[in-house]
This record gives sequence, C-alpha cells and structure tokens, in this order.
Amino acid sequence: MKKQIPIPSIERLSSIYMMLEEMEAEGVEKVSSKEIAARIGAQSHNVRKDINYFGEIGNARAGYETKKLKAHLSAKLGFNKPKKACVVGIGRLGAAILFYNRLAARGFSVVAGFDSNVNKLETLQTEIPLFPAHEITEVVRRKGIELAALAVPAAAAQEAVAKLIEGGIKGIVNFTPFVIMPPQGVFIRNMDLVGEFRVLSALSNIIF
Amino acid sequence: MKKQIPIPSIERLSSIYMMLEEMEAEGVEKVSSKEIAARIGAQSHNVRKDINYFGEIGNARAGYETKKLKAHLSAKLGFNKPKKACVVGIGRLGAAILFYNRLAARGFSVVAGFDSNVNKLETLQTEIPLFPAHEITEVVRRKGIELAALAVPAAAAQEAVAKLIEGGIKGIVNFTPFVIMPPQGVFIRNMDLVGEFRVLSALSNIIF
DNA sequence: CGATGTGAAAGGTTTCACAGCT
DNA sequence: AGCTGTGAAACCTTTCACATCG
Repeated sequence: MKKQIPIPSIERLSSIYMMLEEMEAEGVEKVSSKEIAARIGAQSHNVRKDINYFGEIGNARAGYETKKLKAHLSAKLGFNKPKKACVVGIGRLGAAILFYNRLAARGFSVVAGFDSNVNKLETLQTEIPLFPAHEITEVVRRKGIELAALAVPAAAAQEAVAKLIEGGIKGIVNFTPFVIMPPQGVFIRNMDLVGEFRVLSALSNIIF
Repeated sequence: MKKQIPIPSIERLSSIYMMLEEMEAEGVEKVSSKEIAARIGAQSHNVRKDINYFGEIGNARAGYETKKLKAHLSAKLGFNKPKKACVVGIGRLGAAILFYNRLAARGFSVVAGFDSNVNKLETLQTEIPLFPAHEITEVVRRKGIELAALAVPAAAAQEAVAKLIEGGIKGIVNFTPFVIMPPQGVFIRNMDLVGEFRVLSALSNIIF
C-alpha cells in the first residue's frame, strides 16, 4: 500500500489526539481547529487538513465534538486497542522506560524487558518479566509484541535489532546512535540524545 | 537572520558528522558521498548538497578527506567548542541523562542538575552539582548553560521552561509531552516516548 | 573514468482563499 | 457570522542530470 497521509500529518495527528485527551479530561465538549492549532503549535488550515484525511467529522457551525473526534481519530490511528511493547537493554535509561507508567496509561503495555547481563535480570525488582537477550526473537514472537524501545550500548544495537525484526516487531524507538535500516513494514523513530543536542547546537550556531 | 539551510539538512549533517567520527576512529582516510549516504541511510545527491551548503571541500577525483571534512563541519556546525548543558528533573530518566557519559565524550558537559524535591538532591551521589528548581534561572545565567534536557512531570514543565528561557537557554530537549512555544532564538527538540510509540502505531496501522 | 558540485525538474507539504453549511 | 472542507498556489526539499575537474 502506498503512502497517502504525509508523515508530518501523522505526527500532528498524534499531538492532536493527545490534546483531545487533555481536553476531555478538562470537560471541554466542543473544540475548533483554531483552538487545537494554538495548543499544538500549528496552523488551523493544517489541523483541518490533517483531520480530513480520515473523512468529514466536524460541524461547519460548531467545530468538532471533543469526544466524537477523539473516538474517530483513535479508530483511524489504531489507538483503540492496547499494544504490547518491550524494552531492550535495562541500563539506567532502559529501567526508566520500564517503569515509566505513562506508557501503560496510554495504551502501551510493557510486557517484557531484555538484557544480556543475566545477573542484572535477577537483581531487578519488577512485575514485568525479564529475559536474557538471546531470547528476544522467541519472546517477541510468542507474546505478539509490536513495539520496542532500544536502549542498549551502540555496539549491541545491530544484533538486538536483527533479533527484534526476526521476531516480527513492527516499530522501534531507537535511543542508540546506531543507524537502523529497517525492512518494509518495520518503522523506526530515532531518539538519540547526543544527536538532538547537536542539532540544537547547530541550529543556534547557524540561524543566529 | 533568515533560514538558509533546511532543517532536514542540519539533521543529516549531524548524522554525517557522527559517521565521520566513527570513520576517523576506524582509520578511514578518504570517503565518498556514496559511502556516507549508505551509512546514514540517505541518497548521495543529498549528502553532497548538504555538505555544499558550507562551500566546496571535496576533491572531484577522490571524494572527501575524512579528517578535513570533519574539521570543516565541526567549525561550521559549532561542534568545536564544548557546550554546557543541564538536566531539569532528576527522576529515573533525568538521572539516566545526568550519568550518560557519551554526552561529555561528545562535547556536552553537564554542569548542573535541578529538581524541586530538595531531599532527592541531598541523597544523590554525583560529582555534578545539583540545585533546587527555583534556582534554575540564576544558575543557567551564571554558568552560561546553553542546553537543557527537560525531564520533569508534565505539570511542572511550563514553569521550568519559563525559568530556563529567562536564564537565557538556547535549546531544550523536551522529554515531556508538554508543547513548548519557544521565543525567537530558542530551539526545541521533542522526545516524548508516548508520542513516538503512537506515531509508530499509527504508521503500521495506516501504511499497512 | 569516477568523483564532486550544481542548475533544473519533480515531488511533497504547507499556506491561501473561498465555497458551503448551520 | 463563524466554522469546516478543499482545490489551487506557494513554498520547500529531494531527486535528477550533467558539466567539470583531477
């Protein structure tokens, strides 16, 4: 299937969805494209176009109904059913992710952690089952895990990625600086802190 | 000053720079745009154009000299002088960043940590000086801190950002889901894990 | 020849402008 | 009047094609 919705739109739609969660919690019943745009830092045209990729849903007079729009996006974006996730590499960062409870609250249940250091697995106190790294493929496949946070040292990244992909992972958030070349159907989001710091440095160096 | 170099180019240039560090460590002396492109997952045209935003530097016959190109980019991107950074919010994630030694190895010295919980500051064992959150503005200004990693709970984000900006911060890596609207001259990079998981979910839901 | 550097074409995204609805 | 939905224009980025250089 070919790409129809631009990736920037998908990113904005995720933000919009988050906004709607907040607004629902605040008890807001109606919302306009302008209000959404102001909250997520975009243009109202943009918001309307993004929402419209999934068909008409708003009311010309009154904007969007918070609840209805949220349910609509949830269905279209696939946020309605909880997804299983795992953490690979239980160092400081990996542990922080493992215990990050906003994930579960937002529909991502972390059902496994992996580390190559077996001692570490034994000493950690957690409800989440932990496994040695060589079991990645098998566990991911057996549990039907779709998403992974990769927080291993750079040197271990390549092998871990190969195992995740072999197990049928669908998406990886990559905290390492290692560049992943995913096969068709596997998506990557890079979150390398040094890289981000460098982009910020370069921006303030070049633009000012 | 107006934008001349596209942001995607700046992002790629950061990757290229990282590649060059690796290659220099491996002892590679010459490199072509094709080789760089293959490593960072881009097109060779793209790499050449990116590099050329900073003027001619390659040899038509032999490609680029690793060392020379690296020094060139380093100067243009502002990676040659170390920059000071701080971490705001010393929870699990904040602590992981505080102790992440690849930062220092890449020219970012973390010179301060902040948290609103004063007890926490006292119990943490670290060489890096820690301060209560209400001192953010003063410390950032006094030490000349340019970059911040924001790892506070969402509810505390707004106030922390205001203090950082008042202190003269130039860039923020935002780990919270809070949307930051920066003033002119302050740059933001968002790294919200839930947001990234959602984008991945949406991608595999929509594209397949 | 095999590589860079670069104007021109293609492709994709954002912005604009306004028709249409309530 | 105020808002959505949407074709068209403007803008930006990537890709192409090739002149040029050692």
